[in-house]
Amino acid sequence: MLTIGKLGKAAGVKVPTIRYYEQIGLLPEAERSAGNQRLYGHKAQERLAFIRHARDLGFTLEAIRDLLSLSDRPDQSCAAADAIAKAQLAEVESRLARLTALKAELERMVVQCAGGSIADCPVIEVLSDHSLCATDHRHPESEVPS
Amino acid sequence: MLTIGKLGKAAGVKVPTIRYYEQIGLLPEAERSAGNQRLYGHKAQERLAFIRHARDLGFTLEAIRDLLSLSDRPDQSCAAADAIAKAQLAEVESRLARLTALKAELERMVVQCAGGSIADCPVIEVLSDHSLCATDHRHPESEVPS
DNA sequence: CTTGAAGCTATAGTTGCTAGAGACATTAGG
DNA sequence: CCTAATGTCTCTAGCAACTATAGCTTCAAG
Ligand SMILES: [Zn+2]
Ligand SMILES: [Zn+2]
Ligand SMILES: [Zn+2]
Ligand SMILES: [Zn+2]
Repeated sequence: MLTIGKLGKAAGVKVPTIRYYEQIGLLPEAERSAGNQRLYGHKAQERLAFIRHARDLGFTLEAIRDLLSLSDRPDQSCAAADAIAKAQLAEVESRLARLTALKAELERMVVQCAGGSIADCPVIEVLSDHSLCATDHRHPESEVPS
Repeated sequence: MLTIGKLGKAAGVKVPTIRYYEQIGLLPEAERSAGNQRLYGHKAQERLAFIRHARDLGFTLEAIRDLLSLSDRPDQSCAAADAIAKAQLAEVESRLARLTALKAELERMVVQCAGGSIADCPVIEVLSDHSLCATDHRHPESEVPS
């Protein structure tokens, strides 16, 4: 049995984050020692590692909640899990597209600046006027159907 | 003089957002009509367009605050503004790198799944065990959706 | 036995908005 | 001119996903 600190170190998750996950029901309530401290076994360790890895891959806590409850029913079809992963891939691809456009505009800005005064700085100029941009980088309203 | 609604439409910013910007001091307190409604002139319109564009390029409100106060002193050197833009470019590049790795892992996951049961699903398997990943996509920093 | 690290609960703060309630102002139609 | 429909006002609370603080208690090492 691990204390919360050891568990956190083992999984690469900060202690308050573990307590937060318990609070929102992503982790079950931990067993307690005689002195009321949380104790974790192997199962909790695996569950936390799963959460951590999914967070690292950009899944939201809501998606992780669904993935966890799916993984608790191993004999069912994995279609729902795959759909969540595909939605996450689509989300990542759309962010990637947007960031690529942003990078291009920011590069244009900083390259054009010759280091003069603010009045002539292309950085300030471009920020004041989107029509000076080469691409349409504006924030799209993203929606994810369920 | 524009009312807050017209200004919002003109700049592509929602009304509560404009009030929020005023509240945090990013926009100056607006003039008021006889009936206590906010009224905006050309200068406010430009300032809001600047903010909107910088937000679209991913700058934080803190960075925008600095950029705005720099642009109010046109005869000074633009070095500070350029530094902010360069930092933003670096931030975007680092997010881009991370998202590229994420995309690769997510693609591997969804491609490998043949559509069986959860017990054999590569999606769940990979999420349970980072050593099945091809890249080291982990990064304790900066998972901020833009 | 004492000290310092680690744990506990509870609350509030972060970023950049967005949503609601309930009241007042303005505008268009009849 | 009256009314109904918007628009605007202030204020408060909520969203994700934590992080930080305060003021305790418990545990492990020396
Ligand atoms: Zn410059
Ligand atoms: Zn632009
Ligand atoms: Zn599958
Ligand atoms: Zn991995």
